[in-house]
Amino acid sequence: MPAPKKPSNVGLPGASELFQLLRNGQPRTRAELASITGLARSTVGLRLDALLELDLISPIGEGASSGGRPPSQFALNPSARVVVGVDVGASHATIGITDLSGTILSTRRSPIPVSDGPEKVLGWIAASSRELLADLDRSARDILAIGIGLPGPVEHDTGRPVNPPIMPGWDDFDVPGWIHEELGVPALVDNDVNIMAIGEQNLAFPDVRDMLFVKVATGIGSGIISGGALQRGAQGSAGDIGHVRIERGAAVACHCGNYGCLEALASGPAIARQLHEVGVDVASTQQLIALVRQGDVRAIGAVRQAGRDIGEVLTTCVTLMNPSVIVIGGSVSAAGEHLLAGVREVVYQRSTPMATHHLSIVQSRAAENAAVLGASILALHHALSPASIDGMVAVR
Amino acid sequence: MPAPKKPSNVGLPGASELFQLLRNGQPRTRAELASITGLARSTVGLRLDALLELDLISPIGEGASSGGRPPSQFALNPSARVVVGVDVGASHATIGITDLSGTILSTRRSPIPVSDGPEKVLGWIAASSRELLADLDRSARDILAIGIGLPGPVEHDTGRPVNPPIMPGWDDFDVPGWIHEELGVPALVDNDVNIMAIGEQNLAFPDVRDMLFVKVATGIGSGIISGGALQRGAQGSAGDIGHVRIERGAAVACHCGNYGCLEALASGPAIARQLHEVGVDVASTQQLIALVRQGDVRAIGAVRQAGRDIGEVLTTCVTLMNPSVIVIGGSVSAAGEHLLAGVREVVYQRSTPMATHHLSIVQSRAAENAAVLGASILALHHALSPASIDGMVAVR
DNA sequence: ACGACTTTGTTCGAGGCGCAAGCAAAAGTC
DNA sequence: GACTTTTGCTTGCGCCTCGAACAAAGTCGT
Repeated sequence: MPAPKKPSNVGLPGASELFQLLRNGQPRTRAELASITGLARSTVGLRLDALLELDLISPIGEGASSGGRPPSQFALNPSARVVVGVDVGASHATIGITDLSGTILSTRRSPIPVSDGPEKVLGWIAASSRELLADLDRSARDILAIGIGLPGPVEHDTGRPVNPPIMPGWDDFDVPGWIHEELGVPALVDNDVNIMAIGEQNLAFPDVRDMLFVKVATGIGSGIISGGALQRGAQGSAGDIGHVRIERGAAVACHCGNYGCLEALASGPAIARQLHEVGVDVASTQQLIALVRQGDVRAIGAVRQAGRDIGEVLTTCVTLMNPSVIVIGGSVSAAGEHLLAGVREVVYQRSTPMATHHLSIVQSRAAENAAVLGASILALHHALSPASIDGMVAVR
Repeated sequence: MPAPKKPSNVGLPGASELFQLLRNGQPRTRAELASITGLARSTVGLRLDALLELDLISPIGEGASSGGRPPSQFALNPSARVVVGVDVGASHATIGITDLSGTILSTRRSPIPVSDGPEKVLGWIAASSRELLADLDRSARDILAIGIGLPGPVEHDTGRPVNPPIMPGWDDFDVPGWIHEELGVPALVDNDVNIMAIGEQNLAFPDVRDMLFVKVATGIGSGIISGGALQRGAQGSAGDIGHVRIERGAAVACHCGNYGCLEALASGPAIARQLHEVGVDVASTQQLIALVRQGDVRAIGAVRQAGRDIGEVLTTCVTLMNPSVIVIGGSVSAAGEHLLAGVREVVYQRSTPMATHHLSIVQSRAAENAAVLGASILALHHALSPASIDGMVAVR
C-alpha cells in the first residue's frame, strides 16, 4: 500500500521544530532561537513569521540589550486557543477549560454517574464545553483538542475502554469518534490515574523522568512515568496495584472476589469499614478525613496503617522501577501527612539503599486538579505536537 | 553557548531514513522503498547510491517480475562491518564478534575476575577483540562499536559504574573513554541483566513492547523493557529485584545484611545451600542443575519452590507494568521447566486476570548467548542510528 | 550631545535537495 | 517479434535554507 503523498511542500516544514522550543512558555529572542537550533537568523525570521501569522506565538516586549539593539522577545501565546480536560469519575465528572500553557480558565463539576453510559456522559461533556466557552466569550472552534480520563482501563491508541468493571455500556465504545462527530476536535482518552500522573508531573515535577503517582481514594491505582514517558503496559492496565495481595489482609474479602487485596485494606471505604468495626462512626471517606483532621487517634492510626500497607506494595515497585519521586494523591491523601508517614515508614525501611537514596515520597501538589490538568496536558501534548503544528502551518 | 554548526550540507541528509528500513535485513526493491517512504523514485536512487558507496547495503539479485523488468533487490550488507559484544561476569568474561545483522561470528570465554579491575578486564577485551578479528581475517578498523555488560549498576549515559558492590576499582571508571583511547571506537555500557533483556527481545520477541527478563543465577535481577524501550530508572538500578523481601525467608540472612531477600532464597547458591542443609550434597549451581536433570526429587522440589518465591515478587511486577512476556533466564533456568512451573503457578494464581490474560511466561531462548547478543545489539543500535549513519554519509 | 560600535532585523542571490517528467533498457506477454 | 510493463537514470524546476549585505535601533565613550 503506498504511503500518503506529502502535501507537496506548502508552508514551512521546520516551523514546528522552532515552536517546540517555545512551548514551555519561556520567552526567547531570535538570536537565542538561532543559537539553539543552529539555523540561520534569516531562517528563524521566516519561521517566526509563519508562527506569528497562526497566532500561536506573540511578541512579548523587548529583552535586555547587551550593548547593541535590544532584541524583541517571543513567547507562546497561551490564549490563542484552548483545550478541554475532563475527569470522569464513578459518580461525578469534572470538566475544565485550559489555555495553551495549561492554566485552568474555568471548571465545572456535576454529579453524573459514569454508569449512565457514554452518550449521556459525553453529551454532558460536549454541552458543558460549549457553555463554559461561551462564558469565556470564546467559540467551540477555539478548542484544539479534548483530553478525557475514565475510571477504568482504556486502550489509549484507540481511545476505547476495555472491559471496564464499573462502566456499563462503555466497553469498546469509540469515544474519540463520538467526540469528533459532535465537536469536530480530536479526543485523547486515558485511564484516570494516568492523567493524574501526567498532571502532577507537569505541574510539580517537569524534570523528573521516573515517577510513580499513587491515587488512594475509593480504589487504589497508580500511574507510571518511566524514562519520561507514561507507561501503559501491554493491555493498558499497568499500574493497577489495587489488587496486589498483602499479608495483613489474608482474611479480608475484596469486591473483586479475591482475598487480601491492597484495595480491600487501604482504600477510603476500607479504612472507614475497619474503623466502623471497632466502633468508630464513619461511613464515608469524607467523614474519615474530617475525623483525622479533628485529631481522632483511632482514625489517624488507621490511615497510617493504610499507608504502611500501601508502602508494602510500593517497596517492590520502587525496587523494580527505581523512580526518583513517588506522589501520593487521591481523596484519602487529603488527610495530611499521616498516610504519607505510613508509606515512608515502610518504603524507606524495606527497600534497598540504592533505590531509596534519591527517592522523595511526597503529597500531590495538584491535588483535586490533577486529573483535569493531566487531561488538558494530554490534549495539549497531542495538539501542539510537531505533526499537528506542521499541519496547521501547511493549511495556513 | 552556540550549538555546533551543521556540517554545511555534505552528503545526502535523508539517506539514514532509508537505511532504517533496510536495517532488519529484509531485501527491498527500489519501488518498495519509494512506496514506503513516499519519496520519488529518483530520490530513492540517489540515496541508495550513497549507501551502496558506503558498502552498508548491497544488491541481492533480482526480485520477481510482475510483468515488466524485474527489479533488483537491496539489503543490509551484514558483513560490511562488525560490532563487539562483551559480557563481564563476576568470575568470567565472554566476548563475541557479531556482524551487522546481529549474527555471532565468533566468541571467546575466559576466567577473568571482574575484581581484577577495569584496566585488566578492558585490556583483555581490547586484546581479544583484535585476536578474534584477526582470526576472521578482519581488522580492528572494521569495528563499529562495542557493547559491554557489567555485573553491577551502570549509568548508561556516561558508561560509568555507580557504587558497584562486587567490582572493586570500577566505581565511576570511564569505560567508554578507556575503550575509545585504546580501540578508537565508541563503547556502550550497561548492566548485564539489561543487555540480556535486549538480547532476548531482539532474538525471540522483536515485536513485544513490554517484557520482563529475569535472570536467576548467582544473584537475581531483571531487565525491564516497557513501551518498547529499556527502562533503567532514575539511578540505573531499575529491575534489581534480588533484594525484595518475601515472607518465607523472614529468618534467612542475605549477604546484603538484610533478612528475607529473594536472592537469599531463590538464587542458585541459595537453593544449593538449602538442599545441603537437608543432607543433599550440592555445592554449586552446576551440581544443582545436574541433580535436577538426573531427576532428583528433592532438587526438583527446591527449584520449583524457588520458582514460587520468584513468582511471588513477579506477581507485583506483572500488576505494575503489565508486560506481555516474562522471560526466565540465567544459569538456574537451565534446569528445565521446573523453575518456570513454580513461577507460573504463583503468578497465574495471584495476579489479576486482566494482567495475566495475554501474559506468557517462558524460558530464555537466547540462553547463554543472551548477554553477548544483547551487548552487540546495544552497540548496533547506537552505530546504526540515524545520527551515526548521517555522520558516515557526510564524510563519505 | 554626538559619533563609533554593537547587535538586531530584513532582503536578496546562490546553492542544495527533492520532485516530476522524460527516456532508454530489460524483461514479460501475446 | 512487437507491444506492454517496470525499472533505472538524467534533466529541468521549485522550494527551502544559508550567508552576505544592508538598514535600524540601541549602548558606550568622549
